[in-house]
Amino acid sequence: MADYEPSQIEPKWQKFWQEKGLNKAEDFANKPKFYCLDMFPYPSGAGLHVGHPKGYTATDIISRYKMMQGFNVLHPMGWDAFGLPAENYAVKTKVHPDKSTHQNIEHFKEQIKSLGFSYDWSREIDTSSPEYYKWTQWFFLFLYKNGLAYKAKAPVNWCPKCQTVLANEQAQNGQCERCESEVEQKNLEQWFFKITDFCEELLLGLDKIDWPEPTKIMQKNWIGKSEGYEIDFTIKNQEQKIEVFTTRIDTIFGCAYLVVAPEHSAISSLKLQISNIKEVEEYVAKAKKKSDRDRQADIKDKTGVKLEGIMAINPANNQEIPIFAADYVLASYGTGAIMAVPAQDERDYEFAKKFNLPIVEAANSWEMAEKGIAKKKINYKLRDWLVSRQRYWGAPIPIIYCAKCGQQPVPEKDLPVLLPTDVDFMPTGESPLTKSKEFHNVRCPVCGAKAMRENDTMDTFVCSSWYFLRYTDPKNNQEFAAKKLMDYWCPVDCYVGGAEHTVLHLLYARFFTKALYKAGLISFDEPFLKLRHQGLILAAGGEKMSKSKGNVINPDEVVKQYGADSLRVYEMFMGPFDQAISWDTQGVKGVKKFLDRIFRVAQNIKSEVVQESLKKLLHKTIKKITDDIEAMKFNTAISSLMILNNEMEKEKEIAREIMEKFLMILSPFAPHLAEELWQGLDKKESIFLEKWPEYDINLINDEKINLIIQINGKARGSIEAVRGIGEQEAVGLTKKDQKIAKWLENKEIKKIIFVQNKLINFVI
RNA sequence: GCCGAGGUGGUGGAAUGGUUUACACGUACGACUCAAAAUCGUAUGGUCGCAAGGCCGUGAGGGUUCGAGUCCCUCCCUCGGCACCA
Repeated sequence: MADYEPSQIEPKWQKFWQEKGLNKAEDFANKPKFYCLDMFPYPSGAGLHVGHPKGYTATDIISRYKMMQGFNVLHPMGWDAFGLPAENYAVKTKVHPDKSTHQNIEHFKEQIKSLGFSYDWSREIDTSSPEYYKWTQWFFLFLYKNGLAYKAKAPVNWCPKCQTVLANEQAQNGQCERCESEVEQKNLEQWFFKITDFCEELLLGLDKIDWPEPTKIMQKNWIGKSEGYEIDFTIKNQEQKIEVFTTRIDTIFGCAYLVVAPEHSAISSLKLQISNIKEVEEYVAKAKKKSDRDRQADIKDKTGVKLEGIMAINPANNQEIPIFAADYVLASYGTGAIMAVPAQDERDYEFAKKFNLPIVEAANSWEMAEKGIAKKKINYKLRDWLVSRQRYWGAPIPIIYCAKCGQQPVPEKDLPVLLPTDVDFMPTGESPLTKSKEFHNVRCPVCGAKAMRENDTMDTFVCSSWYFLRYTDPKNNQEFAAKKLMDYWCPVDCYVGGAEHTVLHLLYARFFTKALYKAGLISFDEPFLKLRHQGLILAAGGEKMSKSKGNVINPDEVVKQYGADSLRVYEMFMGPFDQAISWDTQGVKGVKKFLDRIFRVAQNIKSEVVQESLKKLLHKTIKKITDDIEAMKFNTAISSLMILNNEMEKEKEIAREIMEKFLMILSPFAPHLAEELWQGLDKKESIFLEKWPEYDINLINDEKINLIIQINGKARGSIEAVRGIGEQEAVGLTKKDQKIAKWLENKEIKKIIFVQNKLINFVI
């Protein structure tokens, strides 16, 4: 038999599986369903990165394993195809994003297919196709009609380089998520989705899903629930009041002054009463000009200005206290005003020190709350999701503006609102759609007068907030997906993807699901029951792979040199799945060597001899692999396959029944090699149609055990004994052992600890 | 600053409170070869010792326990996230 040549065998079996329709998910099949999903990729021009196959291999192992266990598996793949890079590329090269995106998709698909993943390609989706974004637009209308999409003028994050607004989640640290430019604040009229309506549901749902705990905590923190009180402070000799929010109403006796945000309405409404209004307005103007980043730059150095001429009255003790405007108080949170308690709050303390304000120590008292001065209030940090983008390559927002009838949704029958092609992509701060003539050739759906379309497109995260639903019914042109099919396949049983989407995609998709559930369109309220993150694959030195550093590993090269199975097994063997680990090409070589050895061992099959010891090890390995796949501990699963193979190598002949089962448990990891060797055993059908082997519990417990002997808790040796040996017997055996006996000589045994089948410890 | 994860050989890592270092990489030596590659075999935590064997070893220091990488406390370091949210 020839040597193991991955390049010879891999395409052959990929074709075979494809032709047999092995990966097709069957709607309503009479089997339990299992929906196993990857976060679909953005088809970038750079092609597949070695990080992509890490997650994809994990879901492939699980999918193939579940298939063999008799599940009806849905394992789809598609493209998160809208987005800025394609548009930026178009600006640079004049290649239309539609063209470059589809070239990229073809390239990605070819690369993914070369790795032998069991995707059901008949369900492939592309978010940039009108058949798909028609329904993205439908979702916009759905939210709009349910009062969950609204247009409002608000301070928003503006990226000067991308020339578009960004959601809060995309402007963390005051930087654009895409290009890392410093974002600016602009007051603009934009479309928002009312995710804040679901704060409570989004928090509560976390308790019933199997997600990594840190991911849940991050979502929790991002939603940022805090329970407190709102209290009115009256202004001396004025009608007007200033309402503050506090979580520590008990400290109200220590309140030394009030602080309002520079944007607070009291500043203009009390304009006439503020004697230093000029100075105040100067401060406000300066603060407004500052970017968020500048405001945060020196947290310790608080700035502010006193509002002279007015005093507030502390309702707890009727004390008159001064009022300040300072930018350490945020207009966007709570009431935009706080009661400052320098004795208790670090920020108030710093401000008080700088402005020489009294630091009043006061006994804390919760009584105030009951006195009715304050009313209970819950605040959240979560802001509504800003979805407008002043860019071209996205789904147009389906809204029409009529001079007479105002803002009108596009009627559902007129969807999709197609992206026009007669545009200049050069970003100018306005949506490129503004410049299209054909796009604006529209009439008001209400009165029929000439009207204008909305020029902005939607954030691409809108497209990815519902894609997992579309896979259940990808060709439907009547609705985004049939309820029956969504309810059959969903929720997703196992979802794998990077941790970087914790407060973006993963939060948005949960929001969509909850909105649909509330409207009765689906029967589940969490989209992803079980979620796991793959750890990054770093470059050899432990730093991130990047084009500029020239340390990027191209998966095509690895497949070419070592084969897809080697790449797959290596990426699973590197270490714990969720951990970031450096790439090591030596490790790939080692895995290839392992597969070579399997290939050679498989040549020694003889059907008669069944070595009992090998059979026992096989059954232990079946148990280990089964448990490890369930727990996604792929690295230890592979090591146990190596151990078994090492043992098989020592035998001249391997029983056919042992080899067959070995190939079955190998098959999810190295599907091509397993299928090749399986077919070498004169099989007609694919190995993946076999039933996943079960282990014999009687074979996994050895009759002989190794009893560890300890003296004072220190291991001093071991003896072989029969399973279930009693303490008396074990002590007897131990004392006969020369090596141990010398430790016990002339010593008084104070105590014996005996752990059955494990150890015996003499305390002397 | 706050939240989270982690610190085990030369390297990636393994380890229900029970022989620390499975499995793999690397290295050394040996076999095969004219030679190299590939392959196979042996060794491989540190230290003392000719050896038998001893002692020390999971970031540091304490504690609980017959026994701690694992549990508890204090601290140090690395990585990820958030960051004036009252």
